[in-house]
Amino acid sequence: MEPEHSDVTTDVAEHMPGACQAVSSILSRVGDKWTVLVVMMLADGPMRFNELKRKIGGVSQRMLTLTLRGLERDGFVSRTMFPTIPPRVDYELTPLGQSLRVPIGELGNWAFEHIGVVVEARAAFDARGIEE
Amino acid sequence: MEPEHSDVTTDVAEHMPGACQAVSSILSRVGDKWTVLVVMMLADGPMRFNELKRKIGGVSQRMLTLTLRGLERDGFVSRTMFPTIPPRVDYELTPLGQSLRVPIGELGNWAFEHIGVVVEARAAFDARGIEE
DNA sequence: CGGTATCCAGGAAGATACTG
DNA sequence: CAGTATCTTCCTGGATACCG
Repeated sequence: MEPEHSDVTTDVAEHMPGACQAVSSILSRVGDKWTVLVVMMLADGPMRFNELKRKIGGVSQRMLTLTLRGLERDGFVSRTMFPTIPPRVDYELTPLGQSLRVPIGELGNWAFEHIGVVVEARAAFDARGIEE
Repeated sequence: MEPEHSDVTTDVAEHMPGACQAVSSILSRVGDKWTVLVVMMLADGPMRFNELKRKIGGVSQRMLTLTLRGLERDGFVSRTMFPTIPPRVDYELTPLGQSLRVPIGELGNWAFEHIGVVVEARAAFDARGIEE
């Protein structure tokens, strides 16, 4: 921990005009339904489309395509086509995608560690709502 | 790489049956449009509804209410009513909310540091799409 | 196999108006 | 001031069917 970036707090809270939107656009990509799952799946190496689809489970072809396109557009994932028959397409994390794994991994771990408390809080909140 | 994976990677990637959904629900809360902004705003201490609304800017009354309700439900934010006239309501981060600031701060910083590369990647991707 | 195209349902989100 | 209620629009995401 360098004293370089003082605290987590203020670095982002500062209202830079345009940057805020860009940061927000990255955040909402992470928050979407399948992105994190896909990134985690690709952590161990390249994977083919249907392989990815099977491993994730519950994702539609359309959504997986859209998710991968989004990740590719942002430079997190690279797409390699092999013009064989049948065709084969590999998806792989770029170095940028790899580096993204760190913060979302931390967030994932935080979520995992605090699920219990959150679920309890939700139940308590909902219970309060009923008897009023 | 130890065989003992203390690494960020696999901890979450493991498919625990129910936990995955709960983690995902937390992730999508973080990814929504206003949550992170609100949490960052409340970092420095309690704030009133309209104060929050002004500082954020561009958020509708309705969306701010919904966001705060969501955060309150999950136990990230506490809501304190003062039955004065005019009424006054303070929102404040709970200890749980405070602890959430760490991982989302890291994610925010990551995003902030990599905006440039991502924006470039998007432009390159979009440019590729035009001339084909 | 690895997509794209199309259609449709449901939720997210903004604008506006009203209330304690 | 701090909301709720309502209406409308937009976007997300699933199902299905078809193409190279």
